[in-house]
Amino acid sequence: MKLDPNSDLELSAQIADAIRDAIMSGELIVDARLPSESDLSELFAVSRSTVREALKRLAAQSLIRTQRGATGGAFVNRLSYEDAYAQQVTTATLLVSMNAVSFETACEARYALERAVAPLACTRRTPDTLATMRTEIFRQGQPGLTDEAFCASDVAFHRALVDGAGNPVLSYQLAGAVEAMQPLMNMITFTARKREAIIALHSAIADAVERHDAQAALDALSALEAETLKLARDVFAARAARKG
Amino acid sequence: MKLDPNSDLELSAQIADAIRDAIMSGELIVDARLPSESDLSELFAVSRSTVREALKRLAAQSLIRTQRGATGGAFVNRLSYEDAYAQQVTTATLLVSMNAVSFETACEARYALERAVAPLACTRRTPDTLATMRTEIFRQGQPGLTDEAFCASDVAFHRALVDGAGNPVLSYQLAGAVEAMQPLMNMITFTARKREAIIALHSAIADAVERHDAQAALDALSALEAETLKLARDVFAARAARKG
DNA sequence: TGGTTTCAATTGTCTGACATTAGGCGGGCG
DNA sequence: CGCCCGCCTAATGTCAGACAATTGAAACCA
Repeated sequence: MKLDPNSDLELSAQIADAIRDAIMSGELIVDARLPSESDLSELFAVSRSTVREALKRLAAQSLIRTQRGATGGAFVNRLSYEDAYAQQVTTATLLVSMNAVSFETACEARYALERAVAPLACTRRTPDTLATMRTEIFRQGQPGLTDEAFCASDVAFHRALVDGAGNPVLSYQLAGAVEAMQPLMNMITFTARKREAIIALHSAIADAVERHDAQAALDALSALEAETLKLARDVFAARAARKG
Repeated sequence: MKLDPNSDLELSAQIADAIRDAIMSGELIVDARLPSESDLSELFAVSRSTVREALKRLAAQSLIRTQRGATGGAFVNRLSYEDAYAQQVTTATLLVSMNAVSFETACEARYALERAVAPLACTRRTPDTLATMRTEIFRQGQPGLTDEAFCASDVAFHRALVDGAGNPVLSYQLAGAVEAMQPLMNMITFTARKREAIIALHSAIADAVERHDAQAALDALSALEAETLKLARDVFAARAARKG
């Protein structure tokens, strides 16, 4: 692991890259202990501060964890689904909010992905999956629920559907798509009538999943996508009218 | 923005979280300049090193960029698709390699997601999409191609399909699924006969996309998934036999 | 006016110190 | 003998101060 003196990257970035490469290539395996900060600073011929900045970069990506004390140090972290999930949500949310992604584009992506997992969920759903879906549907029907709580329950419902597919890689991938939509959805006001329509479609999805009916699930999802789009367009149109 | 003195998190992590929250809540908008490191160290009542470690954490997630010089500083970065794409690939690759995700699981996820975008690609594909697909198919048929180059071309082919859907959010989401498979695919030896079968299916996909035939594209993708799975199983079985 | 120099602000890096933590070791004591 | 307590040590966490490098802007001069 050597540094390129011609690179215009900061030293801490170069060191982080070098260690990241070592991890991704398998040279450093999970739970392996990195040399101490002092050793690394000698190894790369830089100061300890620079090494520390490099390690913080890696820690921010959950690639390493650090532990204090005599037997402590920096260890290669096993990237958990939870960690990946959290990063995915952060990244997707910012990507959508900072790049003026249209509601249509985000919505299309989300439902396309959900339709991808629906058939699997219909095959593999557990009683637990169904119970969660039913619970969230019930919650969505409670009177006095705020729009934000309604959206949160909506996300929970869809997460249950995704997790029902029983494929952790898919769950991780879909996390971003589903959760990144939440800020956009939160801009919408859900009247009682609109909620009813959504709840009916949620029920249709739950029913389809329960009886292993993939086609019905796909149809209900497509209907929900159309409903969501219509809803958003109405809200945005009304807002534009009020402004103009 | 205040720190919680009761938290057991490191100060640099707390500061990074505080700034990240400010960015995600919209309090700090794109291209906004953060206070200088000295100002931040006063603001949070910590040393400059600690502030720097916090900023490096954010830089590692592409949330900020820094610039030296008189008018320099740390600026909120617009998260580009490229940045998000790169992070996504890193995370997905590590997730798969570190968690002993089976070939079956990864394969299932990848093809489920690809089937989600295929109908959109059939609708929106451009001449460019088709040209890239055909080019990669041609490349895959070249004699003397190494297994690695064959895999790389395979990835390029599938990326073209995904990008053909014309939805950048979907492209970003699928990046991880497609690219994370590459290390797994690289473990496979592709004989001439196996390559022929794959190339034929790629051609079937390209043809279907060209004539806007979503169903044919879905069928070809499913066939490709089955072929890939069979291929992997044969290789792993052969390896197990050689060992045992 | 236009080019050049100087300046000042800011990040990047280094050094050395001390604080904090936590496991290991050994000794004292029941 | 076994358990508990305190010391030691190695490591990370934090701090303070210094200097180097960079870069835009202001001041200056021809």
